[in-house]
Amino acid sequence: MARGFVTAEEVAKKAGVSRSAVSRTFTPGGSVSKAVRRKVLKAAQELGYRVNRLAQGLNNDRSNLIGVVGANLSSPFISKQLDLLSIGLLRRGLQCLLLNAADARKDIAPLIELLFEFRAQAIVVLSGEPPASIVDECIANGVRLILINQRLDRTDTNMVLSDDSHGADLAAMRLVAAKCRKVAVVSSGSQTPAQLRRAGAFTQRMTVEGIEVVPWSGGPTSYDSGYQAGCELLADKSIDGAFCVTDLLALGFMDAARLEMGRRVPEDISIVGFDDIPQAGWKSYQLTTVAQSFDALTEKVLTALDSDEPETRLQVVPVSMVERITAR
Amino acid sequence: MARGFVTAEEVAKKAGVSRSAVSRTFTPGGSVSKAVRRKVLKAAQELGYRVNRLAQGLNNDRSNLIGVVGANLSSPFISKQLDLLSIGLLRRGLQCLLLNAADARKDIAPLIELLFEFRAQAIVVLSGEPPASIVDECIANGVRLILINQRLDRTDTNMVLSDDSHGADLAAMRLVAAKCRKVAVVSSGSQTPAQLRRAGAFTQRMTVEGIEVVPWSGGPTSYDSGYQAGCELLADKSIDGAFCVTDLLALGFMDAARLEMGRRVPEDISIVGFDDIPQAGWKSYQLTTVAQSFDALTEKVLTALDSDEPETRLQVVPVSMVERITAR
DNA sequence: ATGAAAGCGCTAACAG
DNA sequence: CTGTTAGCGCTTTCAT
Repeated sequence: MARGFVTAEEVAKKAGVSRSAVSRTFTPGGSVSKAVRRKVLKAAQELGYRVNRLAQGLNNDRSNLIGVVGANLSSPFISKQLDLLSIGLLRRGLQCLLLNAADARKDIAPLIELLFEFRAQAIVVLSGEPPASIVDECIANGVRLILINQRLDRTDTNMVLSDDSHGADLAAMRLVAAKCRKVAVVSSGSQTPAQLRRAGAFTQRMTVEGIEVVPWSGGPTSYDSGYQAGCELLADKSIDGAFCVTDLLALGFMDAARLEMGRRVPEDISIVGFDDIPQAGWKSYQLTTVAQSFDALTEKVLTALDSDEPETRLQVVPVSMVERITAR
Repeated sequence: MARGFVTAEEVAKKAGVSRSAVSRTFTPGGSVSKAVRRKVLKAAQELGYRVNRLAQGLNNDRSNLIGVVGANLSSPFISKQLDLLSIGLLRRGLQCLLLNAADARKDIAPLIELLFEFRAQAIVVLSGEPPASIVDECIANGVRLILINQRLDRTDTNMVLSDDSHGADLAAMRLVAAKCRKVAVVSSGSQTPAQLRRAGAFTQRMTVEGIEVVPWSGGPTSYDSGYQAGCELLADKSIDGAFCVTDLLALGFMDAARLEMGRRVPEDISIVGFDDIPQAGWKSYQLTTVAQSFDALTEKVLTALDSDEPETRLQVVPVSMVERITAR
């Protein structure tokens, strides 16, 4: 072998036992005598033996690999999610095979197919919507698929998502309480389902309340897009409230309002965001926002990994309003 | 088999060819006739066959897996790095096995050992310092080890790091140019080597320039630590400059200065950071900072993956001063 | 408790 | 070009 890893065979020889004795020593619950175990452990130690998980997995058809696909890994929201998820997986003895889709919309299907080839036991999709054919293939191959903040219209997939519409409702009510008359709702140009749900529910509620809403969307989901939205929207002096479907957008919007368009926040305009990313709490912003619970989201994903209850398919995680200072 | 993946054997039977014909069809450069190839492809398609990379790797002793270990994955700096790295790996046909060390200092060794078990071809360490014994084991097993922003005193490992001392020097010179008399240098309590180098080089330079420096360190590398540093340090009215070894610290420090301690930036105090994370460019901050080149860093890591040149072992990536508005 | 032997899914060397 | 054969490193019956 080119690469120099020691095999169980070599350990067996050195320890003067059979190859299966070695295997048993490293298998939890394998029946080996103290004496043999000790010899094996000693030899393994000296040789620097490491079990080959690939071979192990090949044998009992479980790779221990959990595929994670996502895009935009450096955004505060996704990276936080990934952080918690990868820690949680490791804690459960699972490994995280991370595939980064440069473009969420297009690249996701081939990545999932790649994960099949690695025999991932389960696949977690952080962002992007897998096509139906792929979902079918997951089912067919017994690979559990877990979608985050993505609602597909089928009952055979695991989905865990924040309660977007309720969150949007909270945001709406908050702006009503702030006595806004005309509010902007800003989302990015990449209309993800979650963003659509938020904007939709918000608009609907505001309409019921008889408050005029002016929609804006454009660019990627970023600070800059929010900034641009602010610059464009606030040319209209009568807008006195804004719901940004993402904190990142809200932060950009807020800076545009204060620093570019001469508005005071919240005196002249009330701003509410969604997500509660760390930056929303920074002293320069103190954004009032609808918080997703990262911990709860992650927890649900982790449990969805093994639980087989059908009623567990769709998990809606509650959101909550974080009152800071950007809404009157 | 419990899990329902189709094997090459089944495809072969269905296509009426030998099992190796199937293998060859899926091996780039395998010699198969058009006719056979077509039959195989058709059968594979209908059956939903996927090559088993685990078995493939077992055979030719290459897993295609690149281990990536890091901590603090949700910090802007690390997440950006991971984002670029994972994209780059994928583009090169490599997979990214991500292991998140909840605690950078303690957990890193076991994670690398785990990576051995998965026969990772190479290991990239985003944060944390692997113990010498582990490094030795990498060498022994022919696993390439690549350390980011970590300088070990050995010539048999790949290290790619930003030019911290030059960067610190730039920061120092900038504060000299701002005519500062007494400057703070703030770092986190987790004294990483990179932070140590920056603070050290800065202090040394300032000492040469005859400018008083007051060091501060504490807490994790976070916005909050920076904020706390600001609150504590700026009780001293005579401090008129600060070098924060990390942008995150700088942003917190800046907020403390302006919003808590009544200082104007840069009129009363000049602030310089290090890293150039996205938030440093946000309109509310516009932090003057020493930029690491994420792209260059990633590029070097990627090339270190295959290149075998010994002179490529230690790669120092240049940094540059990004002039914004927080230094006079 | 232990060893021998079969097999996981795949590739590669070897004949034909 | 194609099939047969022999492994890759491991786990797991099956005897002993």
